[in-house]
Order: sequence, then C-alpha cells, then structure tokens
Amino acid sequence: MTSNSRFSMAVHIMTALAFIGEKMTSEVLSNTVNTNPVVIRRLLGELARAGLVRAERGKSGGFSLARNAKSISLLDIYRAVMSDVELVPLHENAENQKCAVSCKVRGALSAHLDRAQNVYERELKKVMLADIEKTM
Amino acid sequence: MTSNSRFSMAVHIMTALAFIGEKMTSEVLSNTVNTNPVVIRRLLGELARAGLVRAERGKSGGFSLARNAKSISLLDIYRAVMSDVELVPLHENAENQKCAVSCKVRGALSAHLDRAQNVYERELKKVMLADIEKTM
DNA sequence: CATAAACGTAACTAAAACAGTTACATATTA
DNA sequence: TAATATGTAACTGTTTTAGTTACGTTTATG
Repeated sequence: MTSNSRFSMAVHIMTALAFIGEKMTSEVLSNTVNTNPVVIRRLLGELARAGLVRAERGKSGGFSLARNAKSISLLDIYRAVMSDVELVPLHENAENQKCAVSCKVRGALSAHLDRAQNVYERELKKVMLADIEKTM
Repeated sequence: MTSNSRFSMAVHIMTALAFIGEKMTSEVLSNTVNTNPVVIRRLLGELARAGLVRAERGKSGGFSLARNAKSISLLDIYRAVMSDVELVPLHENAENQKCAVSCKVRGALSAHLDRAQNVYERELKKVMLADIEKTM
C-alpha cells in the first residue's frame, strides 16, 4: 500500500462533498474513507489552495465544494493533489559521458512520455465530478 | 528516487542493444546505465521472458534483441517490466458499509482510470524502439 | 575435460515515499 | 469565554526500490 493513492482518495472525498451537498468536517469525512482526520485535512488543504474546496475554521467550521460539481473535472482534482508527480518517471542514474545512448536516451524518451501523459490527462478532463456523483 | 524507474531503465538498455547491434554483457550494459550488473540482469530477465531479448549463458554469453527494433514498441517494453503496476492506483482503505459513496466510488473511478490508461498505452504502442534509436 | 566467463537468483541493505498518528497552535462561533 | 473546527509540524511503521554480495548453473574454448 505504498503506491500513491492520494488522487483516488481525493476523488472519494470530493464525491462525498458533492453527494451530501452540505458542509462536512474532516472527522466525518475521515469516517467514510476509513482513515485519520489529519490525512483528510492535508488533502483538502491542497484542494482548497486549488480553489476546488472552501475551508471554514472555528466552531461550526468544515469543508464544502467551492464550485459546482459539473464544473470540476477529474483533471482539476488530479492537478491539485499530484501536480509534481510524473505518471511514469525517468531513471535518474548519472550519465555515462562516453556513451551516446546514456546521454540522449532520456531526452528522446521523455518527449514520448510527455505526449502520452497529455492524452491521459485529456481523458481525465472529460470526466466531471458530477458524473461520478451521479453513479452513487 | 524511490519511484519506479524500471521502464525508463529498460528503454535505456533496449536502445543500447539496438544502437550497438551486437551481443552485450550485463557488465557492459551496467556501465552505460551507471548501475549494477544484477539490476540489468533482472530487468533483462523479464524482457527475455516477454520474448523481446535473447539471453545466452556461459562464456561469450550476453544479451541481444530477439526481434527487429522496428517491431518492438514502447508498450511491449512497458508491459514486459510493468505489467502489474497501475499507472494511478486506487486507495485501499476498508469500505465504510454505511456510506454509499465509500461503497461505490472506487468502482466508478476505476472505470474512468482504465479508459485513461488505455489511451496512454495506445500512445506508447505508436512509438517503436527504432524511433528512439534513430535519435541517438 | 578443465577453466574462464557469462547469466540466474536468493538474500540482504540503505534510502525514500507513504499513510497514519499525536500534539498543539490558530481561528471562529455561539 | 468556552467549545469546536481547521492548519501544520513532527514522528512512526510499513512497503517499495535500487543497489549489492554471494554463489550456483551454463557454456565456449583452449
């Protein structure tokens, strides 16, 4: 369970917010995901910074969607919580300067990986939070 | 550097085999990648099981491509070394049986993730090892 | 047929990433 | 002003990963 499940968990939380339609505390949300409230708050912090969620502090505080579920795509959520993670990373071994392949292969490969990641993200952009919520 | 760079490293090795065009030992290959020969042999073992590479044991042994570089796609290499890794994994927290979202969200999400992964892989399938080798 | 040289693989290590947790500061409402 | 919520720092245990050592197995070749 050490692979990165932040995106999946973020979609879970966002779907719950859309489905219930009311302000929810990290305590309540953590129960639907079966995890700790701090994990939820950290994730929601990133979603709030991306403008997808509103956070209210203090008594009777909690979280709610900042935008309509029809206007929030899976890509919005993905970017909010995974912005600096490569779908498929390059290896980072030092270059062997005497070897043309070692010096050039990463550049050649990354061009193709970038294109593939673009089509992946374009697919995520087609799916709205409202589409997920509808199937609950 | 704990993310999974096996695919990128496998492409590096395969490109070297295509570029040099001769049998190479894991020792020599490990020098161009700047890693340990055992790491190379493990990776090449999977590529051999997938029929992409030929391994010869004993004195004057080594590795060579089992097929023409024009017929080997990045997807072939990806499947050989990453077959059981999800591009974006689902979270594995226990379901909260009282919550409809908790019970259904993974199913709804995975349908979309599968479709996105398919378009990603379709993109990898378009790129041949010979295309990479050509740019060296 | 002995030897050298290569792959195959098990077992271990160190470093990194993760989710989860505790603790507490800060903010807000009633 | 007390209760209750978020924000966040610091720490832990588990898992994954690449890297490494060691050694068995295979094979070409003198």
